[in-house]
Amino acid sequence: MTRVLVIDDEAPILRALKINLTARKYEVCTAADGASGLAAMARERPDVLILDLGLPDMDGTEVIKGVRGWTSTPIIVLSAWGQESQKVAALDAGADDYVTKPFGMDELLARLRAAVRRASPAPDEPVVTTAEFTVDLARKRVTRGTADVRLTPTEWQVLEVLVRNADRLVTQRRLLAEVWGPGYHNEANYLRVYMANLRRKLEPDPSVPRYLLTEPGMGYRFLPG
Amino acid sequence: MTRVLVIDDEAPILRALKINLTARKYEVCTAADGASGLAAMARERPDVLILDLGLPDMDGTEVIKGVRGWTSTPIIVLSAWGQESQKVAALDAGADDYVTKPFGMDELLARLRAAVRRASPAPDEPVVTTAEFTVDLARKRVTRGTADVRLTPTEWQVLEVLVRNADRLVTQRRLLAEVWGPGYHNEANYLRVYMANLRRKLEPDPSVPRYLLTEPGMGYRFLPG
DNA sequence: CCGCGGCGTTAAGAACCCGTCAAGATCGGC
DNA sequence: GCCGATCTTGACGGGTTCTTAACGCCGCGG
Repeated sequence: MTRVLVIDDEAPILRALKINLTARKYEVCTAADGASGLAAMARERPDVLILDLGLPDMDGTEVIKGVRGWTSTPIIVLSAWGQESQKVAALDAGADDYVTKPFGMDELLARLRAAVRRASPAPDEPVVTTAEFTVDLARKRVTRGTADVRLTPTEWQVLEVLVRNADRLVTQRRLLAEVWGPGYHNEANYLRVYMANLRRKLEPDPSVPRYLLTEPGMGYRFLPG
Repeated sequence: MTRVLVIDDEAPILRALKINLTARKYEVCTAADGASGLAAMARERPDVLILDLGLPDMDGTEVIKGVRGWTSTPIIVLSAWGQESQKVAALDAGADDYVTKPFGMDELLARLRAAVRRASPAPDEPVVTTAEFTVDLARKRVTRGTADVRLTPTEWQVLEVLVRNADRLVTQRRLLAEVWGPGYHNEANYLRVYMANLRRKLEPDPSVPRYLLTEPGMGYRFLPG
């Protein structure tokens, strides 16, 4: 089920969106200003963000930049009929689409579908194999030899980020942001624990990692083959 | 350079777009109807498609479906003020964005940038090679001959600044500011230590630098090739 | 000939990072 | 409401990295 976060300070619009989206089988959560919106973004991890630019506490482009600082989740901007320059600024700040009020609900839903469609499908190579184990991104399964390996949700998230960036170095900052959310930049502790768990479950010799490497001071790297 | 294909049957709009896009350093090609548009799409392989729905020979959604059959190139649809249902149909057929005429050129350009940005999530970072070693900025990796070279975080940061400014002189002031932060302008000591480390790890003869050169009194310079 | 400033080299202690373990705290299913 | 699984948090030892200072070399100008 697709999860949508709506940030808007006008109660009627908020309510209308919530009703319509829920009826269309979206999971909706809401926030009424920029600050709590950014917090909700980190907490809820929606698949799409619908953002009204006319917020009481922050400039809309600031919210966009705040979100774009750590995730590429699609952003659809709503705004009152108005300045062309605002559109340009929002889009260049990293928004994906821009809808002018008043808007038709059908149009918004169509743009929402388009945004989700663009964001989700990356069925390039859902299966990554090493000599020791196999990771199936689509099925969220890890196989080692003949048997399945049981991973906890957090273990899986960490592994997924590393595998999707195979061969590249992933900084601790980025790992923490993608798995736990921004604001956990200092909890490098978590990474040590979960890397240890993953190595125990996946490495032939956990004390001498061959696939899940540490780059001291920088981050971690998954090495296939 | 980004390549754009515009499919539109109204000569004035076609001309206006061509002039504006060319001025913005896009490479533009055009087609005046659906059939030749699809042909141009296959022949020219543009990075973005701008498609007017009011074509004489085909329904717009048919063109979209024709394109979507074999490529996920971003599609921005133009259309006369009109039916909401047309928007929905176009977006659901696979269009990425929808702009209603009359539109502001600035807005269209911003939406164009947004579409291109989304489509190319891999801003390829260069790989710099010398006869002795290879620096891969994206993977944060240095290879010498067949083996990887292990760099500490600070060593990597210094090398990265130099490589990103290959062939150019980088002042000590700037190196210190970018790696250690401003306020370290006087700690030229650090540079000597880390340049020595890098040379020991990368140069064939560390005492006679060939790639990491000192410009006495000024700074350092990385010389590829 | 000598002093001086910039540079390269080296070494040692301090600071930091990582892997490991284990004890709460929390969550979710029954 | 109970119980197991999972997540958070703190502490420790061993290793690495950073910082800092001292020393020697070289070219230059006095």
